[in-house]
This record gives sequence, C-alpha cells and structure tokens, in this order.
Amino acid sequence: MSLPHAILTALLEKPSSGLELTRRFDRSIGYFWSATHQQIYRELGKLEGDGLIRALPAEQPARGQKKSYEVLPAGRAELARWTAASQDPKPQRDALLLRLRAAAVVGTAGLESDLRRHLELHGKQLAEYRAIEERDFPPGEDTPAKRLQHLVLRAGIDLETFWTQWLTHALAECEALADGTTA
Amino acid sequence: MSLPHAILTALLEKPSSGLELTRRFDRSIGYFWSATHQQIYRELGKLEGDGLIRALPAEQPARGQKKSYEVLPAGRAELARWTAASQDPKPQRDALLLRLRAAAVVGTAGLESDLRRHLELHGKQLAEYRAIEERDFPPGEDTPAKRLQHLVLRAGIDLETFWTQWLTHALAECEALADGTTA
DNA sequence: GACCTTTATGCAACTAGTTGCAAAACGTGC
DNA sequence: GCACGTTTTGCAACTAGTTGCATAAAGGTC
Repeated sequence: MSLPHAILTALLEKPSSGLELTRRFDRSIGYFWSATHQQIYRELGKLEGDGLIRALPAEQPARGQKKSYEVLPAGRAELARWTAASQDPKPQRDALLLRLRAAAVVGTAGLESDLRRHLELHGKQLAEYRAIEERDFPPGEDTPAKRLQHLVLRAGIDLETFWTQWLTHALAECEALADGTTA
Repeated sequence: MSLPHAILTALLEKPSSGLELTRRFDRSIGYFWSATHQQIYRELGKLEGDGLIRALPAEQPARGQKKSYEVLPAGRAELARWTAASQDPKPQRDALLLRLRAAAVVGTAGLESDLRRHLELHGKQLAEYRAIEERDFPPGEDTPAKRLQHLVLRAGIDLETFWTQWLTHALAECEALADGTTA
C-alpha cells in the first residue's frame, strides 16, 4: 500500500501530469517502487478524490488534455504520517533463488544462459546507478535531503554489486557441475 | 507466477500435506517465496486438477483429514521446463527505501525507531541463516544438490549482511541529521 | 457424553498489480 | 480541412496475493 505515497513524494519533488510521473517512475523512484501508467492514473484519481492532491487549473479538463497535479497540505501530512509509521518488512519473493533451489532437484540444464543474462542486466543497472552518483552527488555538497537521497542510491549500488558478485559465483558453480556431468 | 513451482519443488523434496507444506514454507522455501496456507491449498487443488500432482491414497478423503500429495512425472517435467525458461527479473519494490526518499522531503521525524527495529529483524534473520549453514552445510560434504542449496543460502546471508550494514549506516545518518536540527 | 482446544482443510471477499485496448486532442504533411 | 501518427488519458478484465472466517475431525478433561 505504498503507491499513493510514492506518488505524493514524486509530486512534492515536482508537480507533474500523469505521463510525466510515469516517465519519472521509469527513472528514479521506479528503481525501488515501479508502477505502470494505468496504476498511476488510477491512483491520481483516488488521491484527488481524497483531497490529498489537486489538479492545477489548466482550462480544458478534457481527455487527452494534459492535467498537472500538486500536493495539498493534507497530502503532505499523510506522507509524513506514513513515513514515520512502523511497518513490517514485506515477505521476500525472488524467483531466481527459487529456480536455483528447483535446479537442485531437477538439474541445472538450461539455467546457465539465463544466469548470464541476469548478470548482464544487473551489471547495466549498476553502471547506471554509478553514473547517477557521479552526476548528482559530487563530493562536498550535502544538504540533509541530498544526504538521504544519496543513502538510498548507495543501497541500490550495494544491492546490484551483491547480485553481480553472487551471479558470477553461481555461474561458476553451474559450469563446474555441468563439466562434472559430461566428463 | 511461481507459487506452483515452489510447491512442486517442496513436494519433490518430500511428499507432504497442505499443512506440512505451510510449515516448511515458514522455514526454508518461504525465506525467498513466502505463501499463506490459503494460497497453498488453492494451488494444491489447481495442481491436482492439472494432473501435475496427486493425492496419496489415505482412505478417508474427508475434510479435516490429512491429505498428502506427491509429484507426478508431468509435474517434474513442468518444473524442469520452468527452471530452464528465461525470465525477466521482477521490478523491485522496497517500502523502506521509499520511506527514506519521502523523508528527504518531509523530514526524518519518527523514522529512526523503525530503522532500529528493521535492523534488529535483519540481524535475527542473519543469525538464523548462519545457524542453518552450520547445521546443514558442514565443510567437506558436497553433492551437486547440496552445493546449489548452499549457494541459495549464501545469497540469503549476504543479503541480510548488506541490510544490517546499510541500516546501521542509515541510522547514523538520521541521528546526525536530528542532532544538527536540535543543536 | 458435553465441552474445549488443537490440527487440518477450505471458501469468499478484498486489495494490489498487470495487460490489453480505446478514445480524445494535437501536430504535420498534403 | 482531412488523413495519419503521436501524446496523453483512461476503462475493463484479469491475475496474484491477503485477510477473515468456517468447518470437520481428534484428543483431552471433568
């Protein structure tokens, strides 16, 4: 139940239309809370109905017409409440680990190429994060907001680093097993 | 769409009833693919309907009566197919990172105590994983299946290690910011 | 043998997220 | 002025996961 709060955060950073939000979700916020445009439009409607955001007056509120939103004081209050509230971590779900566990029973045949693909994807993501870090977080400058944003980015970088290392290790293991089988 | 495959894996490791599966999901497999008993019962019904598993003959198939399942050849084949198939990683969703990003806009007030709680939870999980590693993976013994299972466990250990370190870092940052505010 | 708790199974309603498609306005070339 | 693609918004149907509750048998207890 965090999509509305992801949207509130994004709108506080900068008032936007549905499509602009979608684009921004594809970059920054979506890295750890992805959402499709349909989810976003639906949620914008709800948030407006609840009086947490409002559409900026833009003359013709017609379909296919750009409509920008800004956060109302009630929305900011709700976001602050949610941020401070205690929340249990969501139960984990990772299909790749599950597949490896299944492979322990039915064999690793065919798994390797997908491990390699995932390794490449995580490597790309890592490179992207590092580029963002260099661009947006030069040493020296640090407001409180910057420090927190950097902290979030570091989590992304460290997680991707973990995955690339782990996948490299997993690939080596699979190859060793496959060699043993065919030898 | 991986729950059926998680169940097939668990049943291949050992034929079980719905409740036994639920218990095992709370321990091993559930660490990276959690499921409630309702999900499991529903899925067992579907898998049986699809001819991938079958109920072991147990006389009275009444309600409130233990009913165990085993995997049929078609089920094993489906699991092997799924394991080898290429799959895109699921988009990430992490509420804690989102909250930190929100805190960059609305302030960190109240966040600290929950960070501390999460740190404690991850520490506990890490200790549990390490205990499993000591118990189930003594050095020396290694069949192919064991090596793969160990690899999965290592992922869990390294991830929890990452989170405890990152949370420690995040807490320090929050405290520094709070001190700066009140000073 | 009436009552309570535990074990085991399951239905139904709800919430969140995904997929596929459509429709209104706008721009551009002709 | 209209045919055609693009941008922007949105509905509807579907899939997956969660929550709350119901039911049946088994076993203890007084």
